[in-house]
Amino acid sequence: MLVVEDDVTVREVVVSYLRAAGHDVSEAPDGAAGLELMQRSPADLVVLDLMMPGIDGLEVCRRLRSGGDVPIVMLTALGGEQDRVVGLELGADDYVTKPFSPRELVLRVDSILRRTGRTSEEPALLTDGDLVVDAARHEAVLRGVVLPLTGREFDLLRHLVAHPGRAFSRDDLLREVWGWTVGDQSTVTVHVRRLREKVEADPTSPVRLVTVWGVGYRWETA
Amino acid sequence: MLVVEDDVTVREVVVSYLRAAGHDVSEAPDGAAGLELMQRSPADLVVLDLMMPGIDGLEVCRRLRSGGDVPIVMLTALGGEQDRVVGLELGADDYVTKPFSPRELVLRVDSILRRTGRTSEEPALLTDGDLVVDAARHEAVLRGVVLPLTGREFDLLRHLVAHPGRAFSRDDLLREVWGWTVGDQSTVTVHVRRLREKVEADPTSPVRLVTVWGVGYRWETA
DNA sequence: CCGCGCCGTCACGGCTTCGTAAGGGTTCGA
DNA sequence: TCGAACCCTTACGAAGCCGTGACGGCGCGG
Repeated sequence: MLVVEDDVTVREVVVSYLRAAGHDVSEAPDGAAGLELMQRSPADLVVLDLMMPGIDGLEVCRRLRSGGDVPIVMLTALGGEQDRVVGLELGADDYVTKPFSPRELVLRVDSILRRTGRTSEEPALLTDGDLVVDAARHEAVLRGVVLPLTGREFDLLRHLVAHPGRAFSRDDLLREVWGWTVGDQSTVTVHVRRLREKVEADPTSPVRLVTVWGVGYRWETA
Repeated sequence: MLVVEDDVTVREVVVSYLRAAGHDVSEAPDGAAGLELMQRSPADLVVLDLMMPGIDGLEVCRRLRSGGDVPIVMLTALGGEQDRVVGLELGADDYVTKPFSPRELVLRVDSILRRTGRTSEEPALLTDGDLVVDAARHEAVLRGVVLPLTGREFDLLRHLVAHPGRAFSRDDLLREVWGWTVGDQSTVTVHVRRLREKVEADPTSPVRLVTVWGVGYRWETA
Protein backbone atom coordinates (compact mmCIF):
# COMPACT_ATOMS: atom_id res chain seq x y z
CA MET A 1 0.00 0.00 0.00
CA LEU A 2 1.32 3.44 -0.94
CA VAL A 3 0.60 6.82 0.65
CA VAL A 4 1.38 9.90 -1.46
CA GLU A 5 1.10 13.08 0.55
CA ASP A 6 3.35 16.14 0.73
CA ASP A 7 2.48 17.29 4.24
CA VAL A 8 4.85 15.42 6.51
CA THR A 9 2.62 15.50 9.56
CA VAL A 10 -0.46 14.23 7.79
CA ARG A 11 1.56 11.58 5.99
CA GLU A 12 3.10 10.23 9.16
CA VAL A 13 -0.22 10.01 10.92
CA VAL A 14 -1.87 8.26 8.01
CA VAL A 15 0.98 5.83 7.55
CA SER A 16 1.16 4.92 11.21
CA TYR A 17 -2.55 4.25 11.35
CA LEU A 18 -2.50 2.08 8.27
CA ARG A 19 0.45 0.14 9.66
CA ALA A 20 -1.35 -0.29 12.96
CA ALA A 21 -4.20 -1.77 10.95
CA GLY A 22 -1.82 -4.41 9.72
CA HIS A 23 -0.96 -3.03 6.30
CA ASP A 24 2.39 -2.97 4.63
CA VAL A 25 2.83 0.69 3.82
CA SER A 26 5.34 2.67 1.80
CA GLU A 27 5.24 6.43 1.40
CA ALA A 28 6.11 9.18 -1.04
CA PRO A 29 6.27 12.95 -0.53
CA ASP A 30 5.13 13.92 -4.01
CA GLY A 31 3.63 12.65 -7.23
CA ALA A 32 6.88 11.94 -9.03
CA ALA A 33 8.24 9.84 -6.20
CA GLY A 34 4.91 8.05 -5.90
CA LEU A 35 4.81 7.09 -9.56
CA GLU A 36 8.38 5.91 -9.46
CA LEU A 37 7.70 3.76 -6.42
CA MET A 38 4.67 2.26 -8.09
CA GLN A 39 6.74 1.30 -11.10
CA ARG A 40 9.40 -0.36 -9.03
CA SER A 41 7.06 -2.21 -6.72
CA PRO A 42 3.35 -1.94 -7.51
CA ALA A 43 1.12 -1.51 -4.47
CA ASP A 44 -2.30 -3.04 -3.95
CA LEU A 45 -3.85 0.35 -3.16
CA VAL A 46 -2.84 4.00 -3.28
CA VAL A 47 -3.87 6.77 -0.89
CA LEU A 48 -3.42 9.98 -2.79
CA ASP A 49 -3.49 13.62 -1.79
CA LEU A 50 -5.12 15.79 -4.41
CA MET A 51 -3.25 19.03 -3.77
CA MET A 52 0.47 18.56 -4.12
CA PRO A 53 3.38 20.53 -5.59
CA GLY A 54 4.76 19.29 -8.89
CA ILE A 55 2.72 16.45 -10.31
CA ASP A 56 -0.57 16.79 -8.47
CA GLY A 57 -2.97 14.07 -7.41
CA LEU A 58 -5.11 14.27 -10.51
CA GLU A 59 -2.19 13.76 -12.80
CA VAL A 60 -0.91 10.87 -10.71
CA CYS A 61 -4.39 9.39 -10.76
CA ARG A 62 -4.56 9.66 -14.51
CA ARG A 63 -1.20 7.99 -15.01
CA LEU A 64 -1.93 5.23 -12.55
CA ARG A 65 -5.18 4.54 -14.34
CA SER A 66 -3.47 4.25 -17.67
CA GLY A 67 -1.03 1.76 -16.22
CA GLY A 68 -3.43 -0.55 -14.43
CA ASP A 69 -6.48 -0.58 -12.24
CA VAL A 70 -5.05 -0.19 -8.78
CA PRO A 71 -7.71 1.13 -6.36
CA ILE A 72 -7.24 4.77 -5.39
CA VAL A 73 -8.44 6.67 -2.34
CA MET A 74 -8.33 10.45 -2.75
CA LEU A 75 -7.68 12.95 0.01
CA THR A 76 -9.44 16.16 -0.94
CA ALA A 77 -9.69 19.55 0.71
CA LEU A 78 -12.84 20.46 2.54
CA GLY A 79 -15.55 21.84 0.34
CA GLY A 80 -13.68 20.87 -2.77
CA GLU A 81 -16.84 19.76 -4.48
CA GLN A 82 -15.19 20.37 -7.80
CA ASP A 83 -12.12 18.37 -6.85
CA ARG A 84 -14.25 15.51 -5.77
CA VAL A 85 -16.11 15.46 -9.04
CA VAL A 86 -12.97 15.44 -11.10
CA GLY A 87 -11.34 12.92 -8.82
CA LEU A 88 -14.09 10.38 -9.05
CA GLU A 89 -14.47 10.86 -12.76
CA LEU A 90 -10.83 10.07 -13.13
CA GLY A 91 -11.29 6.80 -11.39
CA ALA A 92 -10.73 7.26 -7.71
CA ASP A 93 -12.59 4.53 -5.85
CA ASP A 94 -13.34 6.64 -2.85
CA TYR A 95 -12.49 10.01 -1.47
CA VAL A 96 -12.03 11.37 2.03
CA THR A 97 -12.40 15.07 2.64
CA LYS A 98 -10.04 16.89 4.98
CA PRO A 99 -10.21 17.15 7.84
CA PHE A 100 -10.69 13.43 8.31
CA SER A 101 -10.15 11.06 11.17
CA PRO A 102 -7.40 8.54 10.48
CA ARG A 103 -9.70 5.88 11.79
CA GLU A 104 -12.23 6.73 9.10
CA LEU A 105 -9.60 6.54 6.42
CA VAL A 106 -8.55 3.09 7.58
CA LEU A 107 -12.16 1.98 7.45
CA ARG A 108 -12.55 3.16 3.89
CA VAL A 109 -9.32 1.54 2.82
CA ASP A 110 -10.27 -1.78 4.36
CA SER A 111 -13.69 -1.58 2.80
CA ILE A 112 -12.27 -1.08 -0.66
CA LEU A 113 -9.75 -3.85 -0.29
CA ARG A 114 -12.48 -6.18 0.81
CA ARG A 115 -14.71 -5.06 -2.02
CA THR A 116 -12.14 -5.44 -4.74
CA GLY A 117 -11.01 -8.69 -3.21
CA ARG A 118 -7.39 -7.81 -3.57
CA THR A 119 -6.60 -8.00 0.06
CA SER A 120 -3.69 -10.32 0.64
CA GLU A 121 -4.75 -10.62 4.22
CA GLU A 122 -5.70 -13.65 6.17
CA PRO A 123 -7.26 -16.45 4.19
CA ALA A 124 -11.01 -16.77 4.52
CA LEU A 125 -10.67 -20.13 6.20
CA LEU A 126 -8.50 -20.69 9.25
CA THR A 127 -8.11 -24.07 10.86
CA ASP A 128 -6.44 -25.30 14.00
CA GLY A 129 -7.06 -28.91 14.80
CA ASP A 130 -10.73 -29.40 15.47
CA LEU A 131 -11.44 -25.69 15.14
CA VAL A 132 -12.46 -23.95 11.92
CA VAL A 133 -12.81 -20.20 11.66
CA ASP A 134 -14.69 -19.20 8.53
CA ALA A 135 -14.43 -15.49 7.83
CA ALA A 136 -16.79 -15.56 4.85
CA ARG A 137 -19.57 -17.19 6.83
CA HIS A 138 -18.62 -15.23 9.92
CA GLU A 139 -18.80 -18.43 11.85
CA ALA A 140 -16.55 -20.67 13.92
CA VAL A 141 -16.99 -24.41 14.25
CA LEU A 142 -15.51 -26.52 17.04
CA ARG A 143 -15.65 -30.29 16.74
CA GLY A 144 -18.42 -29.97 14.20
CA VAL A 145 -20.51 -27.70 16.38
CA VAL A 146 -21.13 -24.06 15.52
CA LEU A 147 -19.95 -21.77 18.29
CA PRO A 148 -22.54 -19.16 19.33
CA LEU A 149 -20.07 -16.27 19.21
CA THR A 150 -20.94 -12.61 19.30
CA GLY A 151 -19.40 -10.21 16.84
CA ARG A 152 -16.54 -9.13 19.03
CA GLU A 153 -15.82 -12.63 20.16
CA PHE A 154 -15.59 -13.79 16.59
CA ASP A 155 -13.26 -10.96 15.63
CA LEU A 156 -11.07 -11.70 18.60
CA LEU A 157 -10.94 -15.42 17.92
CA ARG A 158 -10.15 -14.91 14.27
CA HIS A 159 -7.31 -12.57 15.04
CA LEU A 160 -5.76 -14.91 17.58
CA VAL A 161 -6.09 -18.02 15.45
CA ALA A 162 -4.65 -16.12 12.48
CA HIS A 163 -1.47 -15.59 14.46
CA PRO A 164 -1.02 -18.74 16.52
CA GLY A 165 1.73 -18.75 19.10
CA ARG A 166 2.12 -15.02 19.09
CA ALA A 167 1.52 -13.14 22.32
CA PHE A 168 -0.61 -10.01 22.09
CA SER A 169 -0.80 -7.33 24.72
CA ARG A 170 -4.23 -5.99 25.59
CA ASP A 171 -3.30 -2.77 23.85
CA ASP A 172 -2.33 -4.71 20.74
CA LEU A 173 -5.71 -6.35 20.71
CA LEU A 174 -7.55 -3.11 21.38
CA ARG A 175 -5.82 -1.62 18.39
CA GLU A 176 -5.91 -4.55 16.00
CA VAL A 177 -9.28 -6.07 16.84
CA TRP A 178 -11.24 -3.17 18.25
CA GLY A 179 -9.57 -0.54 16.11
CA TRP A 180 -9.15 1.71 19.11
CA THR A 181 -6.14 3.76 20.02
CA VAL A 182 -7.22 4.41 23.55
CA GLY A 183 -9.43 2.27 25.73
CA ASP A 184 -9.85 0.31 28.87
CA GLN A 185 -7.78 -2.84 28.92
CA SER A 186 -10.36 -4.60 31.02
CA THR A 187 -12.54 -4.62 27.96
CA VAL A 188 -10.17 -7.15 26.46
CA THR A 189 -9.99 -9.13 29.67
CA VAL A 190 -13.71 -9.57 29.84
CA HIS A 191 -14.05 -10.56 26.22
CA VAL A 192 -11.29 -13.11 26.58
CA ARG A 193 -13.12 -14.62 29.49
CA ARG A 194 -16.37 -14.82 27.52
CA LEU A 195 -14.55 -16.36 24.60
CA ARG A 196 -12.92 -18.94 26.83
CA GLU A 197 -16.32 -19.89 28.12
CA LYS A 198 -17.21 -21.01 24.62
CA VAL A 199 -13.92 -22.28 23.29
CA GLU A 200 -12.23 -24.00 26.19
CA ALA A 201 -13.27 -27.38 27.50
CA ASP A 202 -12.40 -26.21 30.99
CA PRO A 203 -12.50 -22.41 31.02
CA THR A 204 -10.92 -22.24 34.46
CA SER A 205 -7.69 -23.74 33.13
CA PRO A 206 -7.34 -22.67 29.51
CA VAL A 207 -5.14 -24.63 27.16
CA ARG A 208 -5.72 -22.82 23.84
CA LEU A 209 -6.43 -19.21 24.78
CA VAL A 210 -3.57 -18.91 27.20
CA THR A 211 -2.65 -15.90 29.29
CA VAL A 212 0.92 -14.70 29.16
CA TRP A 213 1.62 -13.21 32.53
CA GLY A 214 2.54 -9.54 32.47
CA VAL A 215 2.02 -9.43 28.73
CA GLY A 216 -1.38 -10.48 27.49
CA TYR A 217 -2.74 -13.50 25.64
CA ARG A 218 -1.64 -16.09 23.13
CA TRP A 219 -3.33 -18.72 21.01
CA GLU A 220 -1.89 -22.16 21.54
CA THR A 221 -2.01 -24.50 18.58
CA ALA A 222 -3.81 -27.75 19.27
CA MET B 1 -22.05 -1.37 -25.98
CA LEU B 2 -21.70 2.32 -26.84
CA VAL B 3 -20.38 5.19 -24.73
CA VAL B 4 -21.33 8.70 -25.83
CA GLU B 5 -19.44 11.36 -23.89
CA ASP B 6 -17.68 14.53 -25.01
CA ASP B 7 -15.08 14.81 -22.24
CA VAL B 8 -12.12 12.77 -23.44
CA THR B 9 -10.79 11.92 -20.01
CA VAL B 10 -14.08 10.74 -18.61
CA ARG B 11 -14.80 8.78 -21.76
CA GLU B 12 -11.50 6.97 -21.67
CA VAL B 13 -11.88 5.99 -18.06
CA VAL B 14 -15.42 4.75 -18.53
CA VAL B 15 -14.55 2.81 -21.65
CA SER B 16 -11.52 1.18 -20.11
CA TYR B 17 -13.50 0.08 -17.10
CA LEU B 18 -16.30 -1.39 -19.17
CA ARG B 19 -13.79 -3.23 -21.31
CA ALA B 20 -12.07 -4.53 -18.20
CA ALA B 21 -15.46 -5.86 -17.15
CA GLY B 22 -15.54 -7.92 -20.30
CA HIS B 23 -17.72 -5.76 -22.50
CA ASP B 24 -17.28 -4.97 -26.15
CA VAL B 25 -17.27 -1.19 -26.20
CA SER B 26 -17.31 1.43 -28.92
CA GLU B 27 -17.26 5.16 -28.27
CA ALA B 28 -18.48 8.43 -29.70
CA PRO B 29 -17.52 12.01 -28.79
CA ASP B 30 -20.93 13.55 -29.45
CA GLY B 31 -24.56 12.85 -30.13
CA ALA B 32 -24.35 12.90 -33.90
CA ALA B 33 -21.53 10.39 -34.02
CA GLY B 34 -23.32 8.24 -31.49
CA LEU B 35 -26.53 8.07 -33.47
CA GLU B 36 -24.65 7.29 -36.64
CA LEU B 37 -22.76 4.47 -34.95
CA MET B 38 -25.97 3.04 -33.60
CA GLN B 39 -27.46 2.94 -37.07
CA ARG B 40 -24.50 1.18 -38.58
CA SER B 41 -24.09 -1.36 -35.78
CA PRO B 42 -26.70 -1.33 -33.04
CA ALA B 43 -25.33 -1.79 -29.52
CA ASP B 44 -26.94 -3.76 -26.72
CA LEU B 45 -26.72 -0.80 -24.35
CA VAL B 46 -25.84 2.88 -24.48
CA VAL B 47 -24.10 4.96 -21.83
CA LEU B 48 -25.03 8.54 -22.52
CA ASP B 49 -23.81 11.85 -21.18
CA LEU B 50 -26.62 14.32 -20.75
CA MET B 51 -24.69 17.55 -21.28
CA MET B 52 -23.01 17.59 -24.66
CA PRO B 53 -22.40 20.13 -27.38
CA GLY B 54 -24.51 19.78 -30.51
CA ILE B 55 -27.17 17.10 -30.18
CA ASP B 56 -27.39 16.64 -26.40
CA GLY B 57 -28.14 13.51 -24.44
CA LEU B 58 -31.84 14.15 -24.21
CA GLU B 59 -32.21 14.45 -27.93
CA VAL B 60 -30.12 11.34 -28.52
CA CYS B 61 -32.22 9.50 -26.00
CA ARG B 62 -35.41 10.54 -27.71
CA ARG B 63 -34.21 9.41 -31.12
CA LEU B 64 -32.87 6.11 -29.82
CA ARG B 65 -36.19 5.43 -28.18
CA SER B 66 -38.06 6.01 -31.38
CA GLY B 67 -35.78 3.57 -33.16
CA GLY B 68 -35.86 0.62 -30.77
CA ASP B 69 -35.73 -0.37 -27.14
CA VAL B 70 -32.01 -0.36 -26.40
CA PRO B 71 -31.34 0.17 -22.68
CA ILE B 72 -29.87 3.57 -21.81
CA VAL B 73 -27.81 4.66 -18.84
CA MET B 74 -27.65 8.44 -18.38
CA LEU B 75 -24.75 10.35 -16.90
CA THR B 76 -26.15 13.44 -15.23
CA ALA B 77 -24.52 16.37 -13.49
CA LEU B 78 -24.45 16.74 -9.74
CA GLY B 79 -27.69 17.99 -8.28
CA GLY B 80 -29.37 17.80 -11.64
CA GLU B 81 -32.63 16.72 -10.15
CA GLN B 82 -34.41 18.19 -13.09
CA ASP B 83 -32.17 16.40 -15.57
CA ARG B 84 -32.77 13.15 -13.83
CA VAL B 85 -36.51 13.50 -14.03
CA VAL B 86 -36.43 14.44 -17.67
CA GLY B 87 -33.97 11.69 -18.42
CA LEU B 88 -36.05 8.99 -16.87
CA GLU B 89 -39.20 10.31 -18.48
CA LEU B 90 -37.53 10.01 -21.82
CA GLY B 91 -36.86 6.38 -21.19
CA ALA B 92 -33.43 6.08 -19.67
CA ASP B 93 -33.24 2.79 -17.78
CA ASP B 94 -30.95 4.16 -15.14
CA TYR B 95 -28.99 7.27 -14.39
CA VAL B 96 -25.71 7.86 -12.62
CA THR B 97 -25.05 11.27 -11.16
CA LYS B 98 -21.60 12.75 -11.34
CA PRO B 99 -19.47 12.31 -9.47
CA PHE B 100 -19.54 8.56 -9.83
CA SER B 101 -16.92 5.89 -9.43
CA PRO B 102 -16.29 3.91 -12.62
CA ARG B 103 -16.83 0.72 -10.69
CA GLU B 104 -20.27 1.88 -9.72
CA LEU B 105 -21.14 2.56 -13.32
CA VAL B 106 -20.03 -0.91 -14.31
CA LEU B 107 -22.26 -2.34 -11.60
CA ARG B 108 -25.26 -0.48 -12.90
CA VAL B 109 -24.61 -1.49 -16.45
CA ASP B 110 -24.26 -5.14 -15.52
CA SER B 111 -27.37 -4.92 -13.42
CA ILE B 112 -29.41 -3.59 -16.31
CA LEU B 113 -28.07 -6.12 -18.74
CA ARG B 114 -28.98 -8.83 -16.33
CA ARG B 115 -32.42 -7.39 -15.76
CA THR B 116 -33.20 -7.06 -19.41
CA GLY B 117 -31.79 -10.52 -19.97
CA ARG B 118 -29.37 -9.41 -22.64
CA THR B 119 -26.36 -11.04 -21.13
CA SER B 120 -25.31 -14.59 -20.62
CA GLU B 121 -23.24 -14.01 -17.52
CA GLU B 122 -23.77 -15.98 -14.35
CA PRO B 123 -25.44 -19.32 -14.75
CA ALA B 124 -29.09 -18.77 -15.54
CA LEU B 125 -30.21 -21.53 -13.24
CA LEU B 126 -29.37 -21.71 -9.57
CA THR B 127 -30.60 -24.53 -7.36
CA ASP B 128 -30.50 -25.19 -3.66
CA GLY B 129 -32.43 -28.22 -2.57
CA ASP B 130 -36.08 -27.67 -3.28
CA LEU B 131 -35.45 -24.14 -4.51
CA VAL B 132 -34.77 -23.19 -8.11
CA VAL B 133 -33.85 -19.66 -9.14
CA ASP B 134 -34.20 -19.14 -12.85
CA ALA B 135 -32.52 -15.93 -13.93
CA ALA B 136 -33.62 -16.25 -17.51
CA ARG B 137 -37.30 -16.58 -16.63
CA HIS B 138 -36.86 -14.15 -13.74
CA GLU B 139 -38.66 -16.62 -11.59
CA ALA B 140 -38.07 -18.64 -8.46
CA VAL B 141 -39.71 -21.96 -7.73
CA LEU B 142 -39.97 -23.50 -4.26
CA ARG B 143 -41.17 -27.08 -3.94
CA GLY B 144 -42.68 -26.86 -7.39
CA VAL B 145 -44.56 -23.67 -6.64
CA VAL B 146 -43.67 -20.38 -8.25
CA LEU B 147 -42.88 -17.73 -5.65
CA PRO B 148 -44.71 -14.44 -6.18
CA LEU B 149 -41.57 -12.34 -5.84
CA THR B 150 -41.26 -8.69 -6.72
CA GLY B 151 -38.33 -7.43 -8.75
CA ARG B 152 -36.14 -6.46 -5.83
CA GLU B 153 -36.96 -9.58 -3.91
CA PHE B 154 -35.91 -11.68 -6.85
CA ASP B 155 -32.64 -9.82 -7.29
CA LEU B 156 -31.91 -10.20 -3.61
CA LEU B 157 -32.72 -13.88 -3.56
CA ARG B 158 -30.66 -14.58 -6.64
CA HIS B 159 -27.65 -12.82 -5.23
CA LEU B 160 -27.85 -14.65 -1.95
CA VAL B 161 -28.39 -18.07 -3.49
CA ALA B 162 -25.56 -17.41 -5.93
CA HIS B 163 -23.21 -17.05 -2.97
CA PRO B 164 -24.48 -19.55 -0.42
CA GLY B 165 -22.94 -19.45 3.04
CA ARG B 166 -21.35 -16.09 2.59
CA ALA B 167 -22.30 -13.33 5.01
CA PHE B 168 -23.18 -10.02 3.39
CA SER B 169 -23.38 -6.72 5.18
CA ARG B 170 -26.31 -4.47 4.37
CA ASP B 171 -23.91 -2.15 2.61
CA ASP B 172 -22.61 -5.03 0.53
CA LEU B 173 -26.13 -5.82 -0.56
CA LEU B 174 -26.98 -2.20 -1.27
CA ARG B 175 -23.96 -2.04 -3.52
CA GLU B 176 -24.19 -5.42 -5.19
CA VAL B 177 -27.93 -5.84 -5.52
CA TRP B 178 -29.25 -2.30 -5.56
CA GLY B 179 -26.20 -0.82 -7.28
CA TRP B 180 -26.17 2.04 -4.80
CA THR B 181 -23.15 3.53 -3.17
CA VAL B 182 -25.10 5.29 -0.48
CA GLY B 183 -28.47 4.43 0.94
CA ASP B 184 -30.51 3.57 3.97
CA GLN B 185 -29.61 0.18 5.37
CA SER B 186 -33.14 -0.32 6.59
CA THR B 187 -34.11 -0.71 2.98
CA VAL B 188 -32.27 -4.00 3.01
CA THR B 189 -33.74 -5.01 6.34
CA VAL B 190 -37.27 -4.54 5.11
CA HIS B 191 -36.71 -6.38 1.86
CA VAL B 192 -35.15 -9.28 3.70
CA ARG B 193 -38.18 -9.41 5.92
CA ARG B 194 -40.53 -9.46 2.94
CA LEU B 195 -38.46 -12.10 1.22
CA ARG B 196 -38.52 -14.28 4.31
CA GLU B 197 -42.26 -14.02 4.34
CA LYS B 198 -42.28 -15.84 1.01
CA VAL B 199 -39.30 -18.14 1.33
CA GLU B 200 -39.27 -19.33 4.92
CA ALA B 201 -41.67 -21.90 6.29
CA ASP B 202 -41.66 -20.02 9.58
CA PRO B 203 -40.57 -16.43 8.89
CA THR B 204 -40.23 -15.69 12.59
CA SER B 205 -37.39 -18.18 12.89
CA PRO B 206 -35.58 -18.28 9.58
CA VAL B 207 -33.44 -21.25 8.65
CA ARG B 208 -32.32 -20.34 5.14
CA LEU B 209 -32.14 -16.56 5.06
CA VAL B 210 -30.28 -16.22 8.33
CA THR B 211 -29.27 -13.01 10.05
CA VAL B 212 -25.68 -12.67 11.19
CA TRP B 213 -25.81 -10.42 14.20
CA GLY B 214 -23.88 -7.19 13.88
CA VAL B 215 -22.96 -8.09 10.32
CA GLY B 216 -25.84 -8.73 7.97
CA TYR B 217 -27.40 -11.77 6.32
CA ARG B 218 -26.41 -15.13 4.93
CA TRP B 219 -28.05 -17.78 2.78
CA GLU B 220 -27.95 -21.19 4.40
CA THR B 221 -27.81 -24.16 2.08
CA ALA B 222 -30.65 -26.60 2.60
C1' DC C 1 -59.09 8.98 -13.88
C1' DC C 2 -58.72 5.72 -10.36
C1' DG C 3 -57.02 1.66 -7.90
C1' DC C 4 -53.39 -1.48 -7.01
C1' DG C 5 -48.85 -3.12 -6.16
C1' DC C 6 -44.15 -2.24 -5.29
C1' DC C 7 -40.78 0.40 -3.04
C1' DG C 8 -38.27 3.20 0.32
C1' DT C 9 -38.61 5.37 4.77
C1' DC C 10 -39.64 5.86 9.51
C1' DA C 11 -40.75 4.99 14.43
C1' DC C 12 -41.17 1.89 17.99
C1' DG C 13 -40.28 -2.09 21.07
C1' DG C 14 -37.67 -6.04 22.37
C1' DC C 15 -33.58 -8.13 22.71
C1' DT C 16 -28.58 -8.80 22.30
C1' DT C 17 -24.27 -7.25 23.07
C1' DC C 18 -20.93 -4.18 24.91
C1' DG C 19 -18.04 -1.62 28.07
C1' DT C 20 -17.06 -0.55 32.78
C1' DA C 21 -16.59 -0.90 37.61
C1' DA C 22 -15.66 -3.44 41.77
C1' DG C 23 -14.13 -7.19 44.55
C1' DG C 24 -11.73 -11.41 45.21
C1' DG C 25 -8.09 -14.52 43.76
C1' DT C 26 -3.48 -15.65 41.88
C1' DT C 27 1.28 -15.07 40.60
C1' DC C 28 5.70 -13.11 41.04
C1' DG C 29 9.75 -11.23 43.26
C1' DA C 30 12.05 -10.05 47.41
C1' DT D 1 6.38 -15.44 53.91
C1' DC D 2 4.61 -11.13 52.44
C1' DG D 3 3.34 -7.33 49.54
C1' DA D 4 2.28 -5.64 45.21
C1' DA D 5 1.07 -6.13 40.70
C1' DC D 6 -1.75 -8.54 37.85
C1' DC D 7 -5.66 -11.32 36.43
C1' DC D 8 -10.38 -13.43 36.83
C1' DT D 9 -15.16 -13.17 37.75
C1' DT D 10 -19.54 -11.12 38.21
C1' DA D 11 -23.11 -7.86 37.67
C1' DC D 12 -25.34 -3.98 35.61
C1' DG D 13 -26.58 0.13 32.83
C1' DA D 14 -26.38 1.75 28.22
C1' DA D 15 -26.09 1.54 23.53
C1' DG D 16 -26.73 -0.74 19.36
C1' DC D 17 -29.12 -3.84 16.42
C1' DC D 18 -32.97 -6.23 14.49
C1' DG D 19 -37.84 -7.17 13.46
C1' DT D 20 -42.31 -5.32 12.74
C1' DG D 21 -46.03 -2.52 11.32
C1' DA D 22 -47.50 1.42 8.95
C1' DC D 23 -47.36 5.24 5.66
C1' DG D 24 -46.75 8.03 1.43
C1' DG D 25 -45.04 8.25 -3.27
C1' DC D 26 -44.71 6.51 -7.69
C1' DG D 27 -45.56 3.86 -11.81
C1' DC D 28 -48.63 0.92 -14.24
C1' DG D 29 -52.71 -1.01 -15.94
C1' DG D 30 -57.59 -1.03 -16.00
